[in-house]
Amino acid sequence: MFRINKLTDYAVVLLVDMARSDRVRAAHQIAADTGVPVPTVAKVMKALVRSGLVRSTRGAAGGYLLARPAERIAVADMIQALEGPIALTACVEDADETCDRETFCPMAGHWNRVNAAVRRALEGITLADMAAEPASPHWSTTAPASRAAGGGEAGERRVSMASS
Amino acid sequence: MFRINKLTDYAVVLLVDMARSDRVRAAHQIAADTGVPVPTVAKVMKALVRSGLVRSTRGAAGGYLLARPAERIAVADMIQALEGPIALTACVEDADETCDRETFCPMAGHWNRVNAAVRRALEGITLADMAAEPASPHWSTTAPASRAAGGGEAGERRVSMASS
DNA sequence: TCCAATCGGGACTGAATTGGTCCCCTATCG
DNA sequence: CGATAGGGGACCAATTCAGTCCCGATTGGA
Ligand code: SF4
Ligand code: SF4
Repeated sequence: MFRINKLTDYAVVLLVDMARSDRVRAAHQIAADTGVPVPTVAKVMKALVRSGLVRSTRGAAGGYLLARPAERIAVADMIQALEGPIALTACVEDADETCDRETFCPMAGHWNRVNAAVRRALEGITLADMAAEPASPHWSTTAPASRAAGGGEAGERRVSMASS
Repeated sequence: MFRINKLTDYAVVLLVDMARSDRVRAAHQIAADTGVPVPTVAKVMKALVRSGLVRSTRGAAGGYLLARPAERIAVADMIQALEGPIALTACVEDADETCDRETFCPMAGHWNRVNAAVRRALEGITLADMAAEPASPHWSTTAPASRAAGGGEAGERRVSMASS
């Protein structure tokens, strides 16, 4: 059903929680704070640390903290942290697998384009956006009629240009 | 790894093949023509017919044919045909499941936004685009640096505005 | 100097999903 | 009427996923 992994989902939940209160907190604390079971939090955090989205401190009084401001963490980053490179199919450029059909498949590299479009969409939304308090209950799913409106909206875009 | 179903992949392959030669062809013929195993083709076609992307003719000399011009079939349609509504998470508006955490989840409806962005990207590419002969090998996957470039590109857009 | 608190890496298992195959019924053409 | 197609759905093997657990490494503080 074109679903992201549940673990990835949790990752985002945790990240959002971290973005809202940037204090160093231990895994079990974050767990208690979000309702996500402890072992799962631990597992997710490991992945997040490994991919550099979260900074960890070991030893007593240790814990986790976002590695960079929420505005600079895109949804794409979170997904990639948990699921590896975004690759809709095996024949897409940066997939680490290959399809045996790849040589004579009638659609050559056309998936790359789709893949790129999706990734771009995912790069346009940041953790900051996800962590924002409701406010405008505006993002209905049912096409906002803006489709093909020629407008400048590009798969969402926002503060993300807070360059380094 | 944020992968679409293999069956969905096949669906697109078959659709592309159909788009290129719009003759009524039987499943086994399409199979032979694309290299996809017959039973799989059959299965995929059923789904495509059920969701109205493909028209079928039964009886001898029967077969399949695109239900509408390739320009009016978006990648999103193909995915939805095989995998049901596009719903990145269970809490997204048009998911047919629900997450028990949904009530007190810190991120309320924020996934809707991501979901919408992805869907929009997927709606902006049509079967015609996928079926096009190579020509411009231009859609590299490695981020086009355009991120936050304020440009007008919106997850691809094209002929798709051929309204209903 | 130790102890207790934390993270890090990875193995392991049960459950769920997916991919692929098959069978039988219905429809249509010649 | 018979051969050729599709339609619906059951079915099973294989893979993937989610969730848990364990043990070693690190560090602050008693
Ligand atoms: S090469 Fe063809 S069959 Fe293989 S993953 Fe790409 S599109 Fe799918
Ligand atoms: S409600 Fe929260 S936990 Fe449930 S699917 Fe949505 S984001 Fe994930």
